[in-house]
Amino acid sequence: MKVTIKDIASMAGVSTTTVSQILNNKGQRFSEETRRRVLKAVADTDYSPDYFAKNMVQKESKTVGMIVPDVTDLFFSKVIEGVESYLNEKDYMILLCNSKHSETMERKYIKQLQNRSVAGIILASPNAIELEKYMRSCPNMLIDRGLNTREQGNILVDEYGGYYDAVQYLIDNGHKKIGMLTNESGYYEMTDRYQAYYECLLNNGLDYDSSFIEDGPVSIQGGYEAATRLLARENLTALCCGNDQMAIGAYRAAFDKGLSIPDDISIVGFDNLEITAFLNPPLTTVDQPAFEIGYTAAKLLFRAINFPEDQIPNINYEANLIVRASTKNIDR
Amino acid sequence: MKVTIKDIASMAGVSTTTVSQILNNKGQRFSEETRRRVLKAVADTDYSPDYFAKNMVQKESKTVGMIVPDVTDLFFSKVIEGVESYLNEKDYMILLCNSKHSETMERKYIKQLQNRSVAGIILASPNAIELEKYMRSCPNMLIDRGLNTREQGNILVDEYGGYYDAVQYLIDNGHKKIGMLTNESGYYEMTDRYQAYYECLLNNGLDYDSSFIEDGPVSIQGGYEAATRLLARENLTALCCGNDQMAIGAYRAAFDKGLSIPDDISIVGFDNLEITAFLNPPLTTVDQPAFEIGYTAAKLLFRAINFPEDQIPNINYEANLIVRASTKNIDR
DNA sequence: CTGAAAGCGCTTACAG
DNA sequence: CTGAAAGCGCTTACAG
Repeated sequence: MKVTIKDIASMAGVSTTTVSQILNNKGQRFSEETRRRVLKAVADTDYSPDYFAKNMVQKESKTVGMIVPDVTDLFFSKVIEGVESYLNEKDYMILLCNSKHSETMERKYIKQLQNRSVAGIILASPNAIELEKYMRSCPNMLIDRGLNTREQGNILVDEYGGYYDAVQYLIDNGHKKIGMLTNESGYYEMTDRYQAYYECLLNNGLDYDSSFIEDGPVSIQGGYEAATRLLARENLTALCCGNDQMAIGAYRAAFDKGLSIPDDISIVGFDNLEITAFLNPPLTTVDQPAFEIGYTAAKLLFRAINFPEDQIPNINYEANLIVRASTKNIDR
Repeated sequence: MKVTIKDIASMAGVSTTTVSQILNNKGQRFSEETRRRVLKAVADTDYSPDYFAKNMVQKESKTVGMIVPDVTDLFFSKVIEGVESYLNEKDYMILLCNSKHSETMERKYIKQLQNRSVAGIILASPNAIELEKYMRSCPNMLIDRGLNTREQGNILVDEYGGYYDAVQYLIDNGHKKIGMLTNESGYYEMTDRYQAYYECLLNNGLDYDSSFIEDGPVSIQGGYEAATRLLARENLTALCCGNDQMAIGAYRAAFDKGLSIPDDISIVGFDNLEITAFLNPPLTTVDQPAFEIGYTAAKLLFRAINFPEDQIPNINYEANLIVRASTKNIDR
């Protein structure tokens, strides 16, 4: 049988009120003697207050929900690590939901999480959800998407700027036939990156050719397939990948076709996953501070929960081009 | 103000008992009319029973805790995906804990999870925790470790067999100077793999040389550093890595040293992460069904929770050698 | 077919 | 310095 506050009270010969007050460091000062007796009973029985009972009266679940499109995505797992890292310190726990990119599942999860009275929700979503409608009054934080920009509490990464720099870098290095791997279903990060690609070409007086674009799922396999199709069709000197995972797939596609990187083709990614520095050749990519993003989202959410009247700041991160060995100057 | 069962009751002009029974499909049959009125009130207010109140009386949290050494580890994130995938169907949610390989944190999490009355715990741990002591009566499942074998409910992967096959494969292909990257702190999976390496060498009449072994953290960076040290010291024809991540680091170490894979050195990993098929060259490794493991752990835990009297079976998975292009025959 | 009442394990005014 | 009692929002015998 689970030990309850009543057991402790009777063991210590006091009322439950006293036990509760002592355990929560509340109320008036108790005699050293009773405090000692209560603490001893607690220690002897390894008692801790029932979570549900406590919450029913206090309504402080110390739990946040986190919804990601894909737990196995290296970018998101890093974000999760950041969130967990901050929240753990605060004795919060996180209820993890894997939406598999599905908006239907996201809605289901949001509802389920709210049912469970989570203190807040962190949502990383590729979809343009009408949050106002689903989140009700639950404090929430949106990660890594400019889709549903709000008054405050936006965490934004300058993906446009970072990706633009990458494309400009290729152009500066003599590339003119530059392809891109992106995602048809409007995977949220891709929009800015695509824009950057498009505008950078135009600003440099290069033609934009839609046949230089290929769509695919945002994954290694997706990148592999998209790149395979694209490389079979076009003769490119450089390929911009929607993210690092797609770039990893593109590496394989290039090798399969007998192309050497960067001698025959330059490749750039986006995210700067740890692994990219170890690839052969190391990948030129754009750094996005995944851990930081998660950590900050958690921090701001915590603030929104505990200081509801506070204004939550907007956070902007830069995305910096990291030049490695997968790109080369072909000007000669 | 949150809407409660009382509100629904008065809106529908019935008692809370009636509302509760109807919502839970319990009790005697109610008149179509009252059922309709109740359901309408529920729909109108978007009411759902308070999670904490409900749990306090029913004690069915529908929540399991999951503790992993590292969320960003590709193997574990795949396991998490499997767990989530099964449990989601059952309307369970998972409280995710990232222990960072620390036993202290694991203990803290186990305690915290139990405080929250989770229905069960799935623990993937590199440490030999005295579970009996910490898990109390909470149903639990241990993942991917033969460390704390119990009467039942063990999920075991034949790592020894799979790794043995890998080493044998190298030997069959003429390799005699075979190194290994492992983990000093006794990372749990490593023990079996190390044993397999050791015994396979001996069984084939090869000398075991402790200077062919190098330790390091089980990560890309760790593999890189360990391999760098090892390759600087020894002249090997093949290198067995504790897992795929270390192998990825070892690739880089080999390239840095100007070695070509597999011409100058053969490399094998363990796990068969999706990415390994895309590496350059594709990695020869041993397949471990990460998603399956998670899915099965969740399934068995669910069973242990809901049918406590059931005997939970032991599950054994094979680990199969996947030969790709990072290894080569040097017999000629 | 439906309701009044007890109880789950806490915390929190309030009183002394 | 300490306790009796109400209340959080449900569910569940029990009674009718």
